[in-house]
Amino acid sequence: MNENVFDAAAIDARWQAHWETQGTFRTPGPGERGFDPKRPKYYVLDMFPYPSGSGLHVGHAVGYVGTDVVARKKRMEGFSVLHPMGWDAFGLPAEQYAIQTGKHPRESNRTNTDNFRRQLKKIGLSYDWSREIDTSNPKYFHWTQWLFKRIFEHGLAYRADVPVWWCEELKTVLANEEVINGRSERGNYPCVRRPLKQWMLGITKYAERLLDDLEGLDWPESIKAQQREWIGKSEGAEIHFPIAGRGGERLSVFTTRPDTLFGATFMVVAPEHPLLKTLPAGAARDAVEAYVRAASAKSDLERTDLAKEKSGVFTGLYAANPLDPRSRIPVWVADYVLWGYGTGAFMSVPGHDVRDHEFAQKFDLPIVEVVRAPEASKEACFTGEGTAMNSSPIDGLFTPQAKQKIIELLAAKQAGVGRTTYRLRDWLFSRQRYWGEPFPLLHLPDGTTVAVDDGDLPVELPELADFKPSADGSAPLARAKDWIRTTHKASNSPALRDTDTMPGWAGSCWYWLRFMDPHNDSAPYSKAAERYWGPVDLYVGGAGHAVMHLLYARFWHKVLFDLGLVSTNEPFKRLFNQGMITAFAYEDASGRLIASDEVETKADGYARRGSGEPLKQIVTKMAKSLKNVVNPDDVIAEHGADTFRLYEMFMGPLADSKPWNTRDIPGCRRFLERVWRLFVDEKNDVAIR
RNA sequence: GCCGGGAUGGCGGAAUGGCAGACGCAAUGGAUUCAAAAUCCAUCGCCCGCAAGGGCGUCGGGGUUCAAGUCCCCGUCCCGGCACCA
Repeated sequence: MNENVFDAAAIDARWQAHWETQGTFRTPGPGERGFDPKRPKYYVLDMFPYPSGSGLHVGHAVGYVGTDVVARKKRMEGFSVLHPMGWDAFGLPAEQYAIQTGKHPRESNRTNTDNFRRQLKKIGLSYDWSREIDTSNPKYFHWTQWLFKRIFEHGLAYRADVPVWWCEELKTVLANEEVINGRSERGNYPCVRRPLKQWMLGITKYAERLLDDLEGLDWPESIKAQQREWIGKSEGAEIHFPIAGRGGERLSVFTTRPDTLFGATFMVVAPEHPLLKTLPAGAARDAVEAYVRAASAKSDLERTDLAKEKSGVFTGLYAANPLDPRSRIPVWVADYVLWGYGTGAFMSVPGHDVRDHEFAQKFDLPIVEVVRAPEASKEACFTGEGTAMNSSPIDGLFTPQAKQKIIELLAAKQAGVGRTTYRLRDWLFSRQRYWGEPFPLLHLPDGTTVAVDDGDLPVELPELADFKPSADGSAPLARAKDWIRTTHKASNSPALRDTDTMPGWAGSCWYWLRFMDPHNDSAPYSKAAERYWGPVDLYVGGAGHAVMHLLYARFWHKVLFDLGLVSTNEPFKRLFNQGMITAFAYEDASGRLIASDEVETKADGYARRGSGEPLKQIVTKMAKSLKNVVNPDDVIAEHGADTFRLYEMFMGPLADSKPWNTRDIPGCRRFLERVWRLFVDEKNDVAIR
């Protein structure tokens, strides 16, 4: 037995034990022994994981290894490096897993976090484990509730009876961001709109700042673009059209092109528009009612199918251009108008809007040209900027000036005003589920709602025999009768606790702050720690969080900034998205996917084991069903942590998606062995040359 | 349709405007071995050539520059996001 050979397992064991006993990666912060305020700081953070039951896979690890390389380099350069890890343990994924396994979420969470921690330590990542946090631990959510209280007291949390997304399968309401094409982001279950009284957070008040402050961030352009898109700012005007024969009643629309007012040859309202409930009896009303019924039966997906032919019916009503009172503009209803954006109604300008043009052609409505294109344009419908025409008060003006002038003319007649709209909606913040932070709120007999005293935080979850969601959609916490009934000390009044819980996102809205001072019992974190460590210098995670987590986190951070609780107005200076680790998969001639254990490699390609049927190699997400999921434990057991880490970094640019190729790993191992032999003579018993 | 990002050997990929193809995989030749595996060494963009050497090469077409994979313009294709948002 030659002791000088490269023995990965021995190297891992020796160094990992050394780091543990020496506390090598412990990083003192302000107020702690060994803290040196003169050293520059560097905060490098991973998006902390949901500790799922299936454990850590190589795709998590690629980002963690990347940040670890940066953390180690910065330490060597003399920085005081904050590099922590923890668990985003509340929320639907953790709860769904607990339900599947029949275990209490707290238990399965403990099992899962133990497993994740063990796996991360095996990789030899240089985290300061003394800072580990768990969002489902009362010591942590104490401060999530405390921060929510500040937001509540600041007037940004309110309860409203609004149409919200309800997911029958998950038995809870979901935020707009969590519903994609009418299906839940988690689990892909169908969702329906339902009016329900829910807690909302006033994120729309921050829309402008969330948009503007993207400018100064060192973030991938694609993420900034997605946030801009989601906020969806459009500038234009709200215009009020008097409705013929209705006294002073007016139909309000939003438009980004007030300059095309004189080209509006018809108006369209959404099927949900209240105007439709006031139609006089007659053929038009019958037709409208039939149309509205048909529209409400359609799913959101059917309604927004772009390829679909436009449909609509005339309401029998006429409106007038407020700047041309003699005009008669027919009002239609059509399901291409979205209720919930702008005013749910708009003026149609078929000369300069392709959708309106299509509608006008189908229903033979007049098309008037009111913008002259700067150059001869062959387009049937010119949508760009040009010179106003056929619009007497603004003829000859170029689009921006024409918009300005129209808004002035409308304002003078109190018939319109410049307005900015956003697609961003307020954030639906309550869930009818068990595994989340209870709201620290009390409902008093007089109908008011007050916050639990700071001294009574945290409000812990009641122990329930059955934590599963209720079949009728009521919150599981409503079943904890003893827990609900309590007393509001300040008013010495009986009170009922709120029975909703916060969404899974709540814990991740401030966790980077808790890492700065994770054991503080008197505050979420000390001001000194926040001033020294903030903001996060480098934040690394998947692009899947482009909108939700990153938008919510920025929102909370800005609120905390306004409340004087943080010293920076953005939490993450630099953001980096690691690419997805994919895997090879195999498909037969019919395109059917074949699990990798049924595939054998031939000289000229791949074939199905047994039948010899030729197969094509393709790249897919790792999937249990395809048997191509790679567990870091296996790679480390065979080659050691260094080979594993080297391969993760070696596969290609961290930002790219790339397939895991087990065949390439020995190459990294050999490379390390060659490096080893530069210093260690394996043949002779000489340790260092 | 709009927005964002790409395209370099057989493959994954490397290259502050300064020797294109680092490093790894695969392949080929050799060493070692009774033999094989493993390991080690060498070769490895394409074309002509026994060789020395020469020519051509970073999606296609133009341009800037002493010098372009890299910068600018036009185009093709691929990936990601959004999408009837008035």
